[in-house]
Amino acid sequence: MKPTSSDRPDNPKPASIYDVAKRAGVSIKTVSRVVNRQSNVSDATREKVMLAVDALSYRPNIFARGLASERSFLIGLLYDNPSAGYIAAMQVGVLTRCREEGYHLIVESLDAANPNIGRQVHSLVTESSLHGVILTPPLCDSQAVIDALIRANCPFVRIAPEKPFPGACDVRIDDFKAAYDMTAYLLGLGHKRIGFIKGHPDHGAAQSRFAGYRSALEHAGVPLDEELCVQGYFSYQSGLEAGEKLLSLKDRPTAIFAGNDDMAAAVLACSQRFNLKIPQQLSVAGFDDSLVAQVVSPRLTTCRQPIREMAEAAVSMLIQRTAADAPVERRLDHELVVRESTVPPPGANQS
Amino acid sequence: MKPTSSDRPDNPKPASIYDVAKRAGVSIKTVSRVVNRQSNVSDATREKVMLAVDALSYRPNIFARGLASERSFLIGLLYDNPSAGYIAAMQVGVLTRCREEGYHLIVESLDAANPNIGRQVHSLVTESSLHGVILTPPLCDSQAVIDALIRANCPFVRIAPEKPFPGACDVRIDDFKAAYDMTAYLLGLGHKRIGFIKGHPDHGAAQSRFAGYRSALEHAGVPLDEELCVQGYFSYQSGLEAGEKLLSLKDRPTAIFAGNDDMAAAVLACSQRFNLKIPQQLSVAGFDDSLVAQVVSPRLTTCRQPIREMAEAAVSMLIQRTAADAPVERRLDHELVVRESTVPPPGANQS
DNA sequence: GACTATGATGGCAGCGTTGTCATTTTGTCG
DNA sequence: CGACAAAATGACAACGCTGCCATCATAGTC
Repeated sequence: MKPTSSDRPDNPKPASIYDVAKRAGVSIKTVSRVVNRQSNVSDATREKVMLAVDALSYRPNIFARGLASERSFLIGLLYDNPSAGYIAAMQVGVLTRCREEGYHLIVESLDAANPNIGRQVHSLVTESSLHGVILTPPLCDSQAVIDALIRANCPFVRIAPEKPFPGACDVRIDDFKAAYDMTAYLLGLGHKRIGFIKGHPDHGAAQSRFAGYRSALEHAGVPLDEELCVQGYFSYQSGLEAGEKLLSLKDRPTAIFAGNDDMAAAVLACSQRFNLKIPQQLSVAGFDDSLVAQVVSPRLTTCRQPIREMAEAAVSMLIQRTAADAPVERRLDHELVVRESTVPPPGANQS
Repeated sequence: MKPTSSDRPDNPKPASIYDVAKRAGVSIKTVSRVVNRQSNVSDATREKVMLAVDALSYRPNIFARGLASERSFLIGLLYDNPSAGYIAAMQVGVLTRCREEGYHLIVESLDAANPNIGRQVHSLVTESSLHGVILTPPLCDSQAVIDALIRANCPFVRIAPEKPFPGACDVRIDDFKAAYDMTAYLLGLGHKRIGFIKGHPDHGAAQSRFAGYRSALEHAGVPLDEELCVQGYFSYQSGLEAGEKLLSLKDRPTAIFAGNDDMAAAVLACSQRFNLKIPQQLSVAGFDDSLVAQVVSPRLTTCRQPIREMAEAAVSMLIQRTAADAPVERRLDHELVVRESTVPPPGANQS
């Protein structure tokens, strides 16, 4: 005879499946079936069990579950100090879906530069047999992390990865379309000479954004001026240099669209040396809607990724996970955030 | 005979304690002892086992451990949308200590206003038999949460709670001393008429800060002017009203110390209507070093809580947990963050 | 040298659940 | 109403680890 919690009414120990089975007058197996929403249980029995579950506030023990089955109900969120707001938003999205699905979240902060990162990830995954993990930038582009995950046979979803990875599941925005939209917005304001600062050439997102920019110009019938497209590397420093180059042109652009907010902020700083008033004499747009976009003066027009929604999508992909190895890419809608840094060009007739 | 992973070399399943025992030529019990750093193992045996552990990259399974012992190696972090930076910093601190101690972190975001919050917390704690949980503001002041934790017999540590709770373990800064230091700093700059905007009267921290302010004045031999102490409620709106009141005085203060950053930011906004230049004509100080303190112009002199350190201390308290019910209060050192919003009063001789 | 304390090690049950398979009950049809 | 399929339910062995207790070796004591 199994001892049950009810043997000691004052026991703080939570109710076990035995308690529920006893109270409902069925076997523990049947309770298990009801709790896991499996078929082959009569409505009457289900009802009885549910009642007992509620009465005892029974929750299946996560450890026993994880040990007995392949399903751990645990999702891992791995991150390396991105901006606080980014990870916070991400986490909220992840937690939302986890709660809905009865999963729990284990978070781990890693240092992408740590040579031991592979071992760390492998340890984490094997010892808690995670159902799957979510990789945020810049971890989603760490070869060591991905290798460790594959070695441990652990499914993962990458959020907004920069580089493609064969067979990976990714969640991202459509960088091409986003850059297209931003460029179209600037064109709509009346700008014809729009400078573009490219991102790091190794990053897929940078390529897509540049392609979107070019496509928008083309559709608008504005010829592409190679002179207006300068290379950057996503860093503030590179933005400074790129801005310098663009603003030194004798036929200066009336707007500059930078591949990310850091570089756009650099253009702002740079324009001071050229005695240009922003946005009256030069419109500036960024990308990402990072913190800097809101702190800088004037605040930057930029493009925001729907971080929460992306996180939720990632969890859903992990949980549904139909064909184990099917690579998937989910593209969510971005959002153009118009702030004070962009206005029609000097001398334009505002419609 | 127990099957081991090595029966199938290509099996992605991680090494189990059986594999290690077999390889080291000892019993699983001995492996367990070594892994858990227990005594009564000879150095030679320990060495052998360690070697096997390393060779197989063995990590004890978290579920089996949790099921077999009372120790879950799981810490819970509960929060309700505080500022993103706050929770991010907190989490980094918690994770740091968890990693050092071999614990994992489960995070859960709750809605303090949800009437079901008690059940939610109880579920979480019972189903994963957490070693302990960390409560951040404003959850640390939720009676329902605390009740659920006590009912589940789960130890908890509160971070920077506003209200005292008998028998609770708390980590906080010394609000009294912090406010004292800030006031002393302002006095040191030469200010004599220092306005104070109190925090919400229900919050213990608000009381302590006010007391610190008064004590500093007293020690400096500056008489307390009741007129200069106005009530606020920690909100931006209340700061606006309080600022209005203070700046309307015929003998206007030369500095205003607000009970938190939000109210200090409100004073900044308010001072524009009075055509006061900050900091030349009015010094303003806040408290918390929240994001707003760094974003506002001029940036606020304020007082920072060492959030990471507080989080680390909380984890340590949870893990060490000697006498189960011993209430403890850890007070960590704050840090005065001097920025552009405070200077000597008009006409003062700067030393 | 017999006896005891102490350290080192192993055997085995049991933690609360799920998977597998056997068993019982119910429903259907000729 | 008997035969048979399908649905409902239960018995029992895992899962990987730790707690408890037994066992064995070694050293120390008189």
